[in-house]
Amino acid sequence: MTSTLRGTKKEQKYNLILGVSERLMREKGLYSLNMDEVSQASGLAKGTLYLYFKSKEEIFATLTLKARVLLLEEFRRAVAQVAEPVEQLGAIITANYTFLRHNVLYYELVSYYEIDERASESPAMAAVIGEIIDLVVAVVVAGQAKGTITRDVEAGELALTMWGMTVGVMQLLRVKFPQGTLHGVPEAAVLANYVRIFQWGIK
Amino acid sequence: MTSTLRGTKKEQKYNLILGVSERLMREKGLYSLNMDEVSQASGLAKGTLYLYFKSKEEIFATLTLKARVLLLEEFRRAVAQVAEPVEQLGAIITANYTFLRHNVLYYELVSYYEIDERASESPAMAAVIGEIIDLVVAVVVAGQAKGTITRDVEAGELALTMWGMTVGVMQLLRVKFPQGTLHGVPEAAVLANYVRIFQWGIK
Amino acid sequence: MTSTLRGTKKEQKYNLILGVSERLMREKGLYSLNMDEVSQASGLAKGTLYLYFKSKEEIFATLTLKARVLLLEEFRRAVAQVAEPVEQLGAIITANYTFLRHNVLYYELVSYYEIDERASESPAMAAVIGEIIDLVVAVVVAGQAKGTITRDVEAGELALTMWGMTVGVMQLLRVKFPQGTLHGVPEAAVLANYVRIFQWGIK
Amino acid sequence: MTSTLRGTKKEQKYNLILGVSERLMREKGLYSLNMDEVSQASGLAKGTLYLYFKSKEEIFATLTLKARVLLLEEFRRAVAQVAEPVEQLGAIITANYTFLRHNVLYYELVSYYEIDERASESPAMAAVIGEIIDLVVAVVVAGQAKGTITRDVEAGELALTMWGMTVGVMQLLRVKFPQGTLHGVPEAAVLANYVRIFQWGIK
DNA sequence: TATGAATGAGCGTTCATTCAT
DNA sequence: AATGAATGAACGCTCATTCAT
Repeated sequence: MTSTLRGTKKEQKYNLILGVSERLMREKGLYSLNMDEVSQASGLAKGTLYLYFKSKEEIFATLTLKARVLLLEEFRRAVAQVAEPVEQLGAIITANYTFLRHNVLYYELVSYYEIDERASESPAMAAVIGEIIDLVVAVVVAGQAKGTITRDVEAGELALTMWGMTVGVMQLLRVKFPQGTLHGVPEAAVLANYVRIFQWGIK
Repeated sequence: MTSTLRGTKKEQKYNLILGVSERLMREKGLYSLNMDEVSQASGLAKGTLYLYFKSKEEIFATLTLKARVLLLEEFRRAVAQVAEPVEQLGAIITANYTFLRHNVLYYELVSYYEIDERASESPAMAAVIGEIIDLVVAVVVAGQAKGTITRDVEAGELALTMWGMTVGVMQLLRVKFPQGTLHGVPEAAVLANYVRIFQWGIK
Repeated sequence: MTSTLRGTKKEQKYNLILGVSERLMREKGLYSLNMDEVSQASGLAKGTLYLYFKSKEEIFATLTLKARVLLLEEFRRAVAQVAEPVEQLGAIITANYTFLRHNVLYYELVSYYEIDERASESPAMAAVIGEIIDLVVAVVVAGQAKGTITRDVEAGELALTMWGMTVGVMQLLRVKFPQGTLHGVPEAAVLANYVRIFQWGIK
Repeated sequence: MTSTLRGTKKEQKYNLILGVSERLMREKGLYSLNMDEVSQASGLAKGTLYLYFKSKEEIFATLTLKARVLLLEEFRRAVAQVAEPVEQLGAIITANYTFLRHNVLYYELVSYYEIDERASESPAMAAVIGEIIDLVVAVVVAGQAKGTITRDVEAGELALTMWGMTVGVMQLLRVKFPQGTLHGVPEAAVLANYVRIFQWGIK
């Protein structure tokens, strides 16, 4: 949403399209979003959609950017809530999980761009991931300074590795624990295990 | 492949379809496989394909099963090569990485079913994952018996968690490190970090 | 039309599509042909059209090839009807005109590929023009041998030049003489002038 | 451009639209001109374009008129440069060719209206062709008076025929000689042949 | 005079699956 | 068992023109 849109009718329509797209994705799945339905559900002509988004892909990207920003905010909040770096990283993971469970669609969108090598990210989208990595790096550096996180691992590499591990675990929970358990294992146990292993592993 | 197929002409055709599909996927990407090309490249009529696979999805599933079986075998081999349970788990992760880099398509197929909750797995496919989990569980149990792996974590839960983490890291390497580095970080560093964190984390 | 089609049901449908396309082009103009109408008018599903022609362009090309072949045949017939080379060239021009007036659509198609540098010709299409040029070259060579056509001009170049001149005059007649006259000048006069100038010019 | 526009701001915008359209056509081809781009490139609102031109077609027509006027001027200049009527006609053909090679777009526009019977010409556009014809007629009449051009052909008919022939040859050169040669025949040869045949033919 | 948001019919093409033979 | 012709809904996107402001 560019600044020229703010507070205008244009902004309302821009948000309408985004909102309708989100709802349709939630109802019928990420991949079955189609412009005809967005047009119909929003009451806007098909051509009008293209005045606000230059392609269907751009709707995806915009929503994903929004999701990533929300996720970053959650991470910032999580970091602010505890003092100890190792705990902060744990809080980030927990925040990630909470986000996943409260915003399934948003997390699917985040995942989508982590998974599909064909989907190219915009600079803005990459920037948010950059900020997330920076946030984690700062926490890790602080922990290393305090001596509670091992200095054997370079902070940037650790942040990247953590991102991969975390996305993987979240995905497992999302896809394989649709009702919250798998083979009798509750998802909370998997999450707790992951946090524990990670926190011990970086000491 | 059912037992009635073994050694017959039917089996040959079944394998032909699979082989051709694999080749086409490799050449043009997972998602652009289409039945027309399979028909043409195999020399079989389009209708014939449906005598052997009831849908395109079933070809995907069959190939994925094959990929999972190969992955399981690699894991078995990895476990056999070292004695210490903690090292065995590290070997499994490394084997996973090697498999990814040597069998891009197979790993994409494995990932595909880890990602898309719509793609329902057959019992056979689930069984292989079960065997993988069982293998890891056995290693973990052995480690816990020897005291080299913490008893704080239940073995089954740990195996599942490890699966999630590992798939996540592999995905990161596959999607974001197309040329082997990201922001100057070599993928080997990420892999090594992951192994290190994991091994320390489960002590 | 490939030989595998001959006499089969496939051939009938192939010709049906061609026939319907021709009719629609005649009724609504060359440029407004669209696949929806072809589908509807032929009673075939849209997908079926693409079993016979891989694109709309291919329908154009096929019809144009047919038109060119017919034109070539007319030229052959024209050449056969008179003995003297200079007269034969005149007969070709006249045949061209008759063809234009009897097969407006076909001539439009021929023109289409003479005009639009974007429309790429198939080898088959180019071959027919090659044969037309060859035919004219043979006549010119014969005339030069007999001394009734000047030897100042190379036969191949003359054939090409004649093609350009003739197409231009036909176009003028087609586009600017819709009712057969322009500013009181009857098209027959223009045609006769052209023939006269051309025949005198090559002496 | 009506007289009420002259020297006003209106005139400036009118010319701006024309200039931008021309540039875009040159850059992206005649047929891909679209009003969105004209609006954007000119800095004028889309609706504004329609205050100056009642349709896209009118922009085409106006530019074509301009092209025809330029062509007429070239013809006048060509006629002025030599004295002998037969040479003057040759000079017109050569000027036509030079114009084609120096003003590809303008010549494409001229051709466009010679080709498409749907594109209806305005009186003004027809008038310029009329002047061109008149110019040629005057030359022919002069030649007939001097006895260097045959009196067998009526001057008006000859002018019209010449127009058709010339446009045809130019088209051939434009479309089929993109690099200046075809099958080893240089375009200069075709042009020279044409001039020669025409000049001999009218004697 | 000028704006620019909105329209919506229109288009060529794809492809998994079916079913009569 | 094998064929392969046929289906037809689905899709993302374009663009000249209009009209309320």
